[in-house]
Amino acid sequence: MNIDIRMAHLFSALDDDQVRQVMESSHTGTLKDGESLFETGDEANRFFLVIGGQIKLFRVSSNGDQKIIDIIQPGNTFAEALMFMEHPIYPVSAEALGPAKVISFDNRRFLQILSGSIEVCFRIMGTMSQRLRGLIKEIDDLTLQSATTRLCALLLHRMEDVGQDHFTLPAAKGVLAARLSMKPETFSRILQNLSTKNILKTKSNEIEVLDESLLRSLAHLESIYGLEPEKPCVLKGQNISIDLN
Amino acid sequence: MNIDIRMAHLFSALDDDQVRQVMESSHTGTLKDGESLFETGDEANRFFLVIGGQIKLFRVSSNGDQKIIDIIQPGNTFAEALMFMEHPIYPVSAEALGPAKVISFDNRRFLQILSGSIEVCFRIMGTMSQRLRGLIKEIDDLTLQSATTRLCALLLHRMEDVGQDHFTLPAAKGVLAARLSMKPETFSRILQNLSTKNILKTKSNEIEVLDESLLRSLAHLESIYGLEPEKPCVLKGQNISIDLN
DNA sequence: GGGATGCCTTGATCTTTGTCAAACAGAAAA
DNA sequence: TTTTCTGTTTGACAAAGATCAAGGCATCCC
Repeated sequence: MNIDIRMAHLFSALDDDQVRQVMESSHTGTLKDGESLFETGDEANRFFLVIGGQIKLFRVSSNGDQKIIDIIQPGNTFAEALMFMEHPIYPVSAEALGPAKVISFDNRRFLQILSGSIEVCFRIMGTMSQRLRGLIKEIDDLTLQSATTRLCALLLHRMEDVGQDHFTLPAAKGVLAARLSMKPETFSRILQNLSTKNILKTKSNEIEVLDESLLRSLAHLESIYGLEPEKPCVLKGQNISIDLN
Repeated sequence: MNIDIRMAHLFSALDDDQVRQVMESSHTGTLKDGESLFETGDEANRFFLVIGGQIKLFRVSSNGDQKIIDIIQPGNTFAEALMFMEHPIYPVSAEALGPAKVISFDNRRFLQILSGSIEVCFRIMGTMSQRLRGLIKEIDDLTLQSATTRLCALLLHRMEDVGQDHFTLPAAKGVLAARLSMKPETFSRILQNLSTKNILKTKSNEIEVLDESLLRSLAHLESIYGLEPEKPCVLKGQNISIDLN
């Protein structure tokens, strides 16, 4: 297997020699569906690059609920930010969502390389900066937006990624529900509700968006990014009463 | 006014000459209560160090609610992570909570210094890493914990900071409520509830904790950090039924 | 002192989401 | 084909918080 880790943003500034050094400390692993990579509270001496499948990062509450913090896609690294802490401890658990393949790297080794390359440092800082922004957005969603809003926003993003109004959900419904911090039942009901309102059609994991602009207004994406003047939102929650006049 | 910015973790690795350079691009400002520093969506060319008072970072939802993301205390920097983005835009709004004093710094100038000092880079990465961890913890709290749990956790932290079971709330109740993502009414009711249960006494903004261990179990701090085996939590929500046998 | 003003509290009620339990569907195994 | 399994849907219900409206209690200012 010959993978160029420079496909990952984090490593993209490394020269051949540095790549060799990093790879020396690396370890490639294959994970079965549901197999655990590490758990919340484990000592964090390594960070990871996903090269196949998906890895889910999550936390578990005292009553057993799990909240998915992120789903890492191939080509992306995770847990690299911990490298800079004195006593690095994973703040989340990680396990494979379906079969997956990851490479892990030794923190100490990578720090050595880092200390020799400002460019790589900047690269990392950029990555971390983006992650920070993403988390703030997430907090925003969780506190300021309703379940319906969050689901609509996810559908719109998916739609834009695919570039079509007809697409497949990027994961099982239950998984998406956990990602959006809601119960599968709620997820299901919202979809059904949107269906009833003729905003979309659903057939198992296939979604067809019928009314994009309505969907968009339910997701009020404008205000999330603060690009539009805040406007009072008439449509709210699940009890959408839409007037098509 | 002669402030050594090295009190801030971010700057602590700078030598005299670097401090001088940074200060050249700096600008000190005084803010009145409620005065705005920047708003969500503004172009982010500068970052800040609080040297007096408090700065609140928040986002506003489409229906006017505001969620406080963080309250920055003197000696701390904020918005420095944006420096590494191509098109830096503040993801939150910032305004003074009471009269406050801040120093702002030019991103570009600081990046220049950064590019000459690996040590400062590492310092920044450490700061960002901690912030990431804090945000993950926050998401955890918001999705996996109840309002009561969050409030109890805040009280305990405050108590540990002060080192006494008798202390003053670190801000107005309404502000704390927004910080914890709940309505002032809910905040009030929870406090009253804890009072009724003889867990604490409250007199305006003074809190006296009567039963720390009970408070701690309501906050279930153990499970948040994953240090303890997960145990089913019997006490939940606001309707606390405690058996003192 | 006496308003006014700005929090904070309290009560009644409503909404959103979660819970529990059962039915259902589709895919894989037998 | 039937069985089994897992994930999804549906319905009735409960609970945590939000909302609305009113009252209380400070402080500031004239």
